[in-house]
Amino acid sequence: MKPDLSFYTRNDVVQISRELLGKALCTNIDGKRTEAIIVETEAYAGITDKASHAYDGRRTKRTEVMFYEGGHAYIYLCYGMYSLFNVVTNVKNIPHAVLIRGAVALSGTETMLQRTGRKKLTDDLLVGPGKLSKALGLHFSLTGSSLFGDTVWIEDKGITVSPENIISAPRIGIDYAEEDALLPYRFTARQNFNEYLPK
DNA sequence: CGGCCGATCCACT
DNA sequence: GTGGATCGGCCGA
Repeated sequence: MKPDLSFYTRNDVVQISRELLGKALCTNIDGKRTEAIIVETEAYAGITDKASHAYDGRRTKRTEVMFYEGGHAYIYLCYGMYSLFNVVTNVKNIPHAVLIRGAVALSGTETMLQRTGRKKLTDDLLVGPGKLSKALGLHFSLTGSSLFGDTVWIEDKGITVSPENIISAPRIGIDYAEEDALLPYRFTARQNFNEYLPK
């Protein structure tokens, strides 16, 4: 089942980042259904976070989506070729977001392989935000989509990741963020999810 | 306008 | 470990 709106509108983006581990990111794009279990996330804590696109209240056509109410998709183009997918959190006008950095394939594996041009499923197929979006069909033109629609959404499959199985570390690729580059806002689930995966 | 650069990835050394 | 690909968005003039 999908988490309800109150899951996304909470004030604690770090806590939401941790709770997204083990949840399923699902898409229905170009007539293809895919599902993946989220295993790595990063929190971006709004206007006081130097690593965030919304730092210091920067509000542009691109970042406007971050100011939407929690429960929307913020997807932007990075390095001219990669779409990076984020879950918008907090209430309207508080631009918090969680970058989804890694997942493992749960269903629609053939579609993911086709989209990425790979021949065989490997553990790293969905590890890395650019690869993940490509495999799931998440193009940046889908930015602003509601996670309560039928294109992209989060599902709780009853998979739990306990706190002792969550590793926290500094975020990746944000050296420009000065002191905020050191914040431990990256979360990785270290358990394996084989028992939930198709055989 | 023009120039710079990025919440990345992969091939190559 | 390193550098090139590739282009929309952002900022300064």
